[in-house]
Amino acid sequence: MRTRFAPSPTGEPHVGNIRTAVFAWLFARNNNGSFIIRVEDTDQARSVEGATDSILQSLSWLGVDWDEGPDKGGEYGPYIQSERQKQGIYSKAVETLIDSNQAYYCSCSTERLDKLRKTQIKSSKPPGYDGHCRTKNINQLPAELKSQVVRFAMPKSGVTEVSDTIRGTIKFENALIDDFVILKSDGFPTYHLANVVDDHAMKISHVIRAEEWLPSLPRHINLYNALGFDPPIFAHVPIILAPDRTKLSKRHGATSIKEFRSKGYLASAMLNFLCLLGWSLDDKTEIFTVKELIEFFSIERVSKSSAIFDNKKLEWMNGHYIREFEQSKLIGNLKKYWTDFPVSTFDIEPTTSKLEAVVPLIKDRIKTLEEAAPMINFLFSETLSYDPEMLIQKKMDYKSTLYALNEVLPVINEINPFNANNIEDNLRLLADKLSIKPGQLFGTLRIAATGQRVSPPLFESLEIIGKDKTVESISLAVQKLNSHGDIN
RNA sequence: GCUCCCAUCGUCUAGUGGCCAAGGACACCGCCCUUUCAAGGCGGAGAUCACGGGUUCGAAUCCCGUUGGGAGUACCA
Repeated sequence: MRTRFAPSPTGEPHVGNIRTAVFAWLFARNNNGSFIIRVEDTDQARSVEGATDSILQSLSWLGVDWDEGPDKGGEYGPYIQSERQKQGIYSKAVETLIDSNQAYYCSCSTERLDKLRKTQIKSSKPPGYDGHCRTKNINQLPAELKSQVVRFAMPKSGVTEVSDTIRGTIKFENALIDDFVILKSDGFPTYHLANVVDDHAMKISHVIRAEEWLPSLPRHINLYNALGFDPPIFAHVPIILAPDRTKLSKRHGATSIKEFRSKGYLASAMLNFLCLLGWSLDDKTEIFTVKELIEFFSIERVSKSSAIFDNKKLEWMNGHYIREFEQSKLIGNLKKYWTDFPVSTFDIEPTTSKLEAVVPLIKDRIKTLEEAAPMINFLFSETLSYDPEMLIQKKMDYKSTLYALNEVLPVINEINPFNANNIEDNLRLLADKLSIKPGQLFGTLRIAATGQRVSPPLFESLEIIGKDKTVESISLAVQKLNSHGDIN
């Protein structure tokens, strides 16, 4: 059992493509088969430098591994079509087809083709090549017009019947399919030819690809037949839609794996979420480890209909994974994330010991790795910047706030040991003494110590900040408030 | 236009003729917990299973049609 992922290196891999790759990979792993990566770069103009690396990186990041591919070779290499083209793999197939009258040279100009298409559309006929060169003897053509492109001679009648693992039997009327190009004038094969030749050469047993290929399936089947190959088993998985119900694309915001990674999504959550888009095990399970995905995945349980990419659910799932993470693993992930995507506001290196103290306070509060830094900025930034006005809580004023702050200072100084419990006890006592609500006092202190309205739990945070630094920032708050008061 | 695919709460889905006056999850709303924000707990609202015909004792599940959506229609993949 051998499956493949055949991306074309045209840019950052898109979640839809990756999801298809993941399905093919899971299917192979579930069946103890091989997963192969083949780069389809037969469109010279659209090939982008470095795109193959991005695709491979995104896959590895997710935990997808492959047995044969452009970077590691294999028995059926090379795994890049432009290299296979140089070896004459495709032209050999073309020759076979021409020799058996199942393909022919076509010298029609783009102008003629355009004109043809226009008149067909105008007379509401399906656009397609009219077979103009099909019956021409190539030797009668002027030399300079020879060998422009090669077209496949589709059977003119009959029905091509194929069975798709997900969709069942599908029938196509041959007469409705035109003689498509298999070899371009630059000598490169088109996708149609290349994928058939290579899937056969690489002994791919199951072709798992996106639904958008379904309409060209009869072309491929006829190509297999013409070449005398046994076609593989096909499974066309549904495509992923954006919230506007059209094919997910760049204009819908983040769509590449790399973008999600930069936004602080976890590989495990991403993989889990992607699998649930179009596949399910039962009526309740939705959190899966990689091992479980491999164990439980089956192509028959892939749904037929396309799914909308729900960012909210991804967020929830990512948060779930963060909450379930082992402490050390979360810290490791955060550090790696900050190395890959540095935090500009950090000017103190987050040490493991500091992180071990603070991570338990934030793990229930973040949905992505990206959200961690702003939340604990007060620990790793030299200066807190906030509007002094924020120190003044509801039903408090400048004077009472200043008074409270000044009263806090000696209390804090007295707390020994300086731990969360002691801090809480003493501060509650103080609030009582000052006849203000605990929440009012805590709110002011929260701003003074963290510079944020929303922060991890106050007392635990103060403990981590330490007595000295706490006193320092409260004094600073007093100063800020004083100068602020002067202005008013 | 033509060809093909698809159709269950807003979203992802369970469901393969009786266990479904349709179950779970996200999102949403309320309550509890509470130093902020989360997390968590409890509860709620939300789907005449796109519509119309059949078949059947019985249909979300099978058949036909309609409508809607999507994809394809290139010397792109």
